[in-house]
Amino acid sequence: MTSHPDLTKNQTLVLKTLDKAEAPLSAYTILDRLRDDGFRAPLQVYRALGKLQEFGLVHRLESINAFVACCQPHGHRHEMTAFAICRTCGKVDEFSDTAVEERLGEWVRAHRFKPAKTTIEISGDCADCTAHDPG
Amino acid sequence: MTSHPDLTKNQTLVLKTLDKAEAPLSAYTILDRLRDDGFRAPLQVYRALGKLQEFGLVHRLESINAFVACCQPHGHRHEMTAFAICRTCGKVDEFSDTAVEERLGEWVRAHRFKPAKTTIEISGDCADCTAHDPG
DNA sequence: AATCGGAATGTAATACCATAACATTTCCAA
DNA sequence: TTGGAAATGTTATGGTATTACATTCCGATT
Ligand SMILES: [Zn+2]
Ligand SMILES: [Zn+2]
Ligand SMILES: [Zn+2]
Ligand SMILES: [Zn+2]
Repeated sequence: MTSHPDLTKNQTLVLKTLDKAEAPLSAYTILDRLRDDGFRAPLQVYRALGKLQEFGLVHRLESINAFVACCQPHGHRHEMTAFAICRTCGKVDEFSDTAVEERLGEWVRAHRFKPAKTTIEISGDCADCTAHDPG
Repeated sequence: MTSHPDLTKNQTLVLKTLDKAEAPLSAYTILDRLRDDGFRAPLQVYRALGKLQEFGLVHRLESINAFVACCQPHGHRHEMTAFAICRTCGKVDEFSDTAVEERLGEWVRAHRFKPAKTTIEISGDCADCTAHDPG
C-alpha cells in the first residue's frame, strides 16, 4: 500500500501508474501512460517523481534509468536499500540487509567518507524466469 | 597500472584518457578529448568502452553516467566491486568487501536469483572535500 | 601472393533521458 | 483579502546511448 495524505494531483497520477506497473517504468513511459490524463511534457513526470522520491514512495533504479513504487510500508528506512532487478521480466525485489549496511558503514568511517546516497542494484534473472528458460 | 597486450588503437586512446583523468569522465567528454586523435562520433568511444569493460580495465558508474579506469591490478575479481564517489572533487575509490559479497550472495541464493551484474555505489563527499568545506 | 572472414572502424541518423527557463495557476496562512 | 510559496503548463535545449550500414584492417588459410 502506497497512499500518502499530501500528494498532489500529478504526484497521485504518477504513483498510481507505477503501482499498476509490473515492472520499472522510464519517465517517458509514464508520460505516455498519462497522456489521457492531460500530461504533455516530461517535466511534469520528473517533477512528480522528484517529490515522490523525497517522500520515499518511489525509487530510481540507476542501472536501468527507471522508477519503481516502493513496496515497503511507508516510512521505512531507505539508507541502504538494495534491489534485485530481473532483466527478463522486470520484476524488482527491494530488500535491506543490516550486515551489508554495517560493512559499508565501516568503510566510510574508516575513510572519513561522508555518504549521501547509496546505490545497491543486482541485475540478473529471477527464479521464475530462470525456471522458464533454463539457459 | 592498466596496460593490456591486445588493445586496439581506439581502446588504447580511451584507456589513456581515463588514466590521465582525475575524475570519472562521460563518454562525450572522452570524445571531446580525443578529437585531435581523429575521434568524430560517440560510437567510437562507446565501442572502446564496451571492450575495456569486458577486459575489466574500465568501470561504468551507473549513478553518474560516467566511466573510470580500474585502479586494481589487472585480473582482479569484479563480481562485487563497490565505489565511493565524491560529488565535489570526483575522486573515486574502488573497493571490495567479502562480507558484503557474502550477504548479497546469501540473498540471491535464498531467492534463486541469478545475478549478472552487481552495482554498489556510495555517493557523497570524500575526506579531503569535507575537511576543506566543513559544511 | 591471393583470398577469405571476423573484428574493428567510420559516419550519419536517430532514439532515449533529463533539465533550464519562464509564464501561469493553485492553495493556504497571515 | 491578499501575499507568497508551491505546483503546474509549455517550449526549448542539452546530455546519453544505440541502430544501421559502409568500409577498412588484419591474421589465418590456401
Ligand atoms: Zn522503499
Ligand atoms: Zn524474471
Ligand atoms: Zn576494478
Ligand atoms: Zn572530494
